[in-house]
Amino acid sequence: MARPLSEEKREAILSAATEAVAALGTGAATAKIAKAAGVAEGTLFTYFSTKDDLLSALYLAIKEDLHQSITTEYPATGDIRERSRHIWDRFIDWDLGEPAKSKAMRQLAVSERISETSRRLGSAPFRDIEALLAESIADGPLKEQPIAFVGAFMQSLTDTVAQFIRQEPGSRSRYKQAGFDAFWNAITKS
Amino acid sequence: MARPLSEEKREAILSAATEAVAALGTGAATAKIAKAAGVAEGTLFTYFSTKDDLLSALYLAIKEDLHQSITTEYPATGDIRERSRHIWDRFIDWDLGEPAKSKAMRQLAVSERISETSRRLGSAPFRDIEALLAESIADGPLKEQPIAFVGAFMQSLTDTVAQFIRQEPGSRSRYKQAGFDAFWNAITKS
Amino acid sequence: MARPLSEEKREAILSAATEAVAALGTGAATAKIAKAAGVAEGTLFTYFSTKDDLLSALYLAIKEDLHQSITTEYPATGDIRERSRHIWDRFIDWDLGEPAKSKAMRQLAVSERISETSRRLGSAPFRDIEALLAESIADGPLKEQPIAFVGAFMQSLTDTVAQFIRQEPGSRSRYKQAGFDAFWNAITKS
Amino acid sequence: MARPLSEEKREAILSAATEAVAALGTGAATAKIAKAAGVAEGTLFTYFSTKDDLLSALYLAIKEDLHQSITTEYPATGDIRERSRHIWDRFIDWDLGEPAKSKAMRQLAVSERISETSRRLGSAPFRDIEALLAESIADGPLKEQPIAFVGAFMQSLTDTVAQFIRQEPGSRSRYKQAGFDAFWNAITKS
DNA sequence: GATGAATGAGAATTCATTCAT
DNA sequence: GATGAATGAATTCTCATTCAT
Repeated sequence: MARPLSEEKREAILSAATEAVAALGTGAATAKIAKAAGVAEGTLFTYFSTKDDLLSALYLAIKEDLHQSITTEYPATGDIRERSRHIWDRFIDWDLGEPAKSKAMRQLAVSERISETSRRLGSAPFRDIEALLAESIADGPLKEQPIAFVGAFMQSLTDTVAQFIRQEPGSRSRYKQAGFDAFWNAITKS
Repeated sequence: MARPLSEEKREAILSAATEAVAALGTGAATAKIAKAAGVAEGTLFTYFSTKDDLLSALYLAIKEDLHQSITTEYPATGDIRERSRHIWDRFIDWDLGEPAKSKAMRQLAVSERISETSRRLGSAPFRDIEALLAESIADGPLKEQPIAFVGAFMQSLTDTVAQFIRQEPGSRSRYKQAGFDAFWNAITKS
Repeated sequence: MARPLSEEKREAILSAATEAVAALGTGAATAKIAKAAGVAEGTLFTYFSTKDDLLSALYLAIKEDLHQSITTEYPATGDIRERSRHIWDRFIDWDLGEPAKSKAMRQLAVSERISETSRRLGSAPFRDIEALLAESIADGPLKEQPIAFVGAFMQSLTDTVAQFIRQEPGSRSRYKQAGFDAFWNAITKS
Repeated sequence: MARPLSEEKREAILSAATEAVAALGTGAATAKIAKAAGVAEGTLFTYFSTKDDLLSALYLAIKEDLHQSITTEYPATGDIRERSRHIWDRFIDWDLGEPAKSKAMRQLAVSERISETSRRLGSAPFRDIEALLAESIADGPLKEQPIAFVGAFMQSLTDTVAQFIRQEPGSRSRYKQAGFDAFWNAITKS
């Protein structure tokens, strides 16, 4: 191979795609993405053979980024509640700190262009978080449900919290705290 | 008047749009929608002057349908928990009973093509449900939060529950029950 | 016949068409014209069976209006130069006084949609003006040419004069005078 | 560069547009123009980003062609009258020799789609011809008028002459001669 | 590998005309 | 006769993808 694919370009494309999808939905033109990434229209297709490919790769990349962001600096010590709260905060902080990524993710999550396979791949890393939650629900109303259900509960709630904070940034810690208390009640109270 | 606009046609278009948007996202072609509705391509535009107009009208129509479906046969008697449970069930039943509508709504909810005005109009009818929830949170962790926040919590959770039921239809009542217990804990436990 | 065609409506349509063609060219939509005329879209077609029909009728109506405007108050007395100057001024005054009509006429004059027949019909009334000019050219360089040629000379020059006056309204009389002197030289000097 | 824009294609498009606009007016379909030019419908838009762009470019190209055709082989020697006659003849010969271009120009000249900027750009090259005319009018009735006015006089008259020659081709030199004599009278006689 | 011109199948909309009311 | 909804062909422009350079 004369010249290997450049990791830098691949990332520039994914980054441009994030912004474009966040702003325009999955209908964003590949030409626009390529231009924003500083590569030629055709180059995009040597990195991602179709647009669906690009969208799937973007989906996975964002999911990974979210997961990484959540598990980084994960407190090994502390009781379950504290560790859960850490995760809870991280979800919300990522959403607020990465508005383009979270907006793009919301678009991709409902897109018909992401294959079931990609969806499964994308949620795989989150098993560890579910493992944490599994400990907490032992006495709660969700104890008989799959842990993925509990994970989904958490995600949908952090999404909602982030949405309200975005509209009312001054109440960030109040929403985070109240939301977490409610969530913790939800899964632990009997 | 030569021929009045036909309410029937308008509804056929909205109905065809529901299916199309559910299946293909907001990128669904107006020509396809018109054809499915049994009208000429041009006719669609005598009922909705632009595609964005159609999508906004669709958004409102689905929101209204959901609201109506939820509040119909609302039990005047019964304690708050029972009445809340009624609403909870209705949300989920509508989602499962109207898969095209709920899928289309998920697309429209993240679309850049629905104006802020339409969004406000669409959520207005749900104030009555929030009023109900307001009573329940008096002693819970969300008591200091806007009731809209509680309403959003409920909606995101019923969404999640419906999603799991769709994958595992046999466990419908189990998911509904467990989900509601969790939700009720969330907002009422101190 | 139950109800005869209304002359009033016919004229409202022609008037609306004048404005529309002046502003948008012959591509102006019949629906827009009908609306501006205060009649229904379909009504336009009971007065003019096709759009081309309407445009031809408009062409003739404007030509007639111009002709009438020019020959009204025509001075029976006075020498040829004075009478020619009268015509000259009238051409220019009409152009400036009826900007929509003159603009529409310029569009129609180059349109492929006006039949040769209509063109002939439209220029027929101007034979009387040519008759006047015929007297003046006896000693000039155009004496061997068809009088229609001289008439065309005059029209193209008054058009040009009006155009410059429109850009520089303060110099109206200067342009009219200088233009006429040049025109008179053109056809009379040997 | 992958493949440079082809000057050949650009010109094929402009040439096809000339024919189409001459025959059908500015309403000529871009698809038809592209086909006649031997390129794909989309290709037209890589050369001219909108139809208005194409029409403006066409306007400028034709104006330039006319100017070039007029000034080529311009006689450096000879008195003013002879040199003016050269220009006069060239105007008419171009009009007759390039029927599509001149017809298209007549359409574009009255089109609402050509910006004021393009019009200014298009007439700029003709300043040199006006300079020539400036010398001739010193003793004539137009001596106090802007030279652009004299230039416009000349153009409107050559237009008219060409129109008559087109209907009566056998009298070409007669019309040219008589027309020029009249024009020369117009601007030089006192 | 990188580039961007070329492609043609759609896409949303417009519009002259028809015809049921 | 008047109305305006209905029609579908035609229009301009977009876009994912290919491929010559």
